[in-house]
Amino acid sequence: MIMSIETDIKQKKFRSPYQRLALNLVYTSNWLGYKQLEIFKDYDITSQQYNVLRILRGQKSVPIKVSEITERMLDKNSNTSRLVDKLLVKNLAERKSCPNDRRAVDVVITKEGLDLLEKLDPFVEEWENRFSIISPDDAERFSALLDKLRESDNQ
Amino acid sequence: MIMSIETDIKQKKFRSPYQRLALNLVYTSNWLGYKQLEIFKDYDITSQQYNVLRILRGQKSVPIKVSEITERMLDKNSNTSRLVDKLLVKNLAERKSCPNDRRAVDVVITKEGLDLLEKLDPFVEEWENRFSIISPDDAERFSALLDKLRESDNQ
DNA sequence: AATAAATAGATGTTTATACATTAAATGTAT
DNA sequence: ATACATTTAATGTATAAACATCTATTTATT
Repeated sequence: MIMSIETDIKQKKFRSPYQRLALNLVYTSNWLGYKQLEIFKDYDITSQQYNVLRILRGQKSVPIKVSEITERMLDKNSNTSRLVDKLLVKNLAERKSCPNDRRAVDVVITKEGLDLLEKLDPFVEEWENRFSIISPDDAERFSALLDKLRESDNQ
Repeated sequence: MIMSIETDIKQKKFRSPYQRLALNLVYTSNWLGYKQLEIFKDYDITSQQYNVLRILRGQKSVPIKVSEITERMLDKNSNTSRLVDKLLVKNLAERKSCPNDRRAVDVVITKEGLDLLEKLDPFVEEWENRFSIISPDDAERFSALLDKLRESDNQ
């Protein structure tokens, strides 16, 4: 059964291919988000918390400041301070005072954090592999288009 | 200045073009969402409330049930009942009792609701026109890819 | 050095979201 | 017709998001 955005939001006509794409992008992104949530909720974390954990793991135990985490987040408006709080309570991350700048706070992932990510890896990979219905070239092209879309901001 | 997802989330390498695309899609969608929010907050509505209003306008004064609104929403998990509540308080929509099914509630957009949408139209169009940096054909292809992405659910 | 400005992060507060439950009306089965 | 299940919408509740404000520290200015 072929399900297009038309049937999904029960809209027969779109003003232009651009409107169709815009709505499809928002709709699909919401859909992807809920798919991700389904994965995470069994492990009692949110997508945002997961994003922080991934950034921390990428550091390979090199401490990273809260502000730097924010810079790497997919959602730039998220309150990283509170997200780290949540991870702290669950023993998934640790705060360390920053010697050279006492305003800053260094964050590191814990063993438990790494273990959780490892458990989640196969599911997230599966989530990501949805995209492999596209050819690698199309994926690159697609990605470049998204980059271009955001460019309209810095002219 | 060229800004790619790499610089935006300060990640140099991606596991595959698919991971790059997946993160880019989430990131860009968040970004688009905030751009939309900027438009709406001056008029004291949310993106979700706007979505409901658009659906109501599409009905051209033909009443529509709350459950049907939900089916047409871009975010399927939204609590339409509460969204309609908000619109009601602001006099942007009206509730009407449904004669043939007394469980259901019919909703219609008001004059004020239509006026608000008209004021927002140029801004939303501008938001949508970001996508016209792509060719119409690419937009169609892109949209078809998104449809295909969600297909993996119903096999 | 003293004052002002900027930065980092935490916190307060209001609103929205996620998820479950409830209540009423309708549909279905025996 | 009665009992049970389903649908429709509203509500309860805990958590998270959006946005502003505050405090401590560092940097810049005069």
